[in-house]
Amino acid sequence: MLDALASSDVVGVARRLLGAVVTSELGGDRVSVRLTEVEAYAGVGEDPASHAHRGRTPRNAVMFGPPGRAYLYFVYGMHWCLNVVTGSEGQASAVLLRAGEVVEGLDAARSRRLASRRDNDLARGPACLAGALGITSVTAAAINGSDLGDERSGLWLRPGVSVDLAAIASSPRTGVREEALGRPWRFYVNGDPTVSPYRQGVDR
DNA sequence: GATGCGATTCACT
DNA sequence: GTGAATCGCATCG
Repeated sequence: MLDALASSDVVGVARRLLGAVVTSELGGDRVSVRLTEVEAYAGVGEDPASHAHRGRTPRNAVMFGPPGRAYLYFVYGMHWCLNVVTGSEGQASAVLLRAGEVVEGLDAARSRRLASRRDNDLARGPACLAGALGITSVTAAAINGSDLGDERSGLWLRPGVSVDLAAIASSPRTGVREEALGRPWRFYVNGDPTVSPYRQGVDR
């Protein structure tokens, strides 16, 4: 699994990540999520929608490191998003984990999310996924850059039931504009109830 | 040093 | 369908 992350084909890696399982032991409770929705982001100069597009900064430094690491970032002043670094060191591509199905630790996931949420919504959306896994402003700093192949990190990734290629659908990525429309790099399990609703990017 | 905006979500209309 | 909440980063002066 983690060997596959070293591929320079970030789009192929993204597709293969569907069905993989992310497990967290942050905060003491174990929660696992089977991925149903991801997005691919390429590296420097290749992909205007990527955080790495403008080169290395302190924030995105993890993307430039070795594959298989967790890249966490904070958006909109309140949300965390979890990425898996892919490609060889220096390539700076990554896959954003957008949604999944909670397959272990339902009670812990429920307690971290609004009680009114339905189980299918517990990890539906990138910030929800991170929240269900116990990623907060407290835990994020420790997890950012950690090795997803090592259980001692408290957050790790393992192969799950692979998803049939025929069941994988694609669309443009969420929230990004014109440049990205030619790159339908959002991949999801067609018809799965845990996939987040698609929102198109808007011009401002 | 100041400013604008973003790979979002929830509550409300 | 739309707006509020909220903050770090990149950009510009």
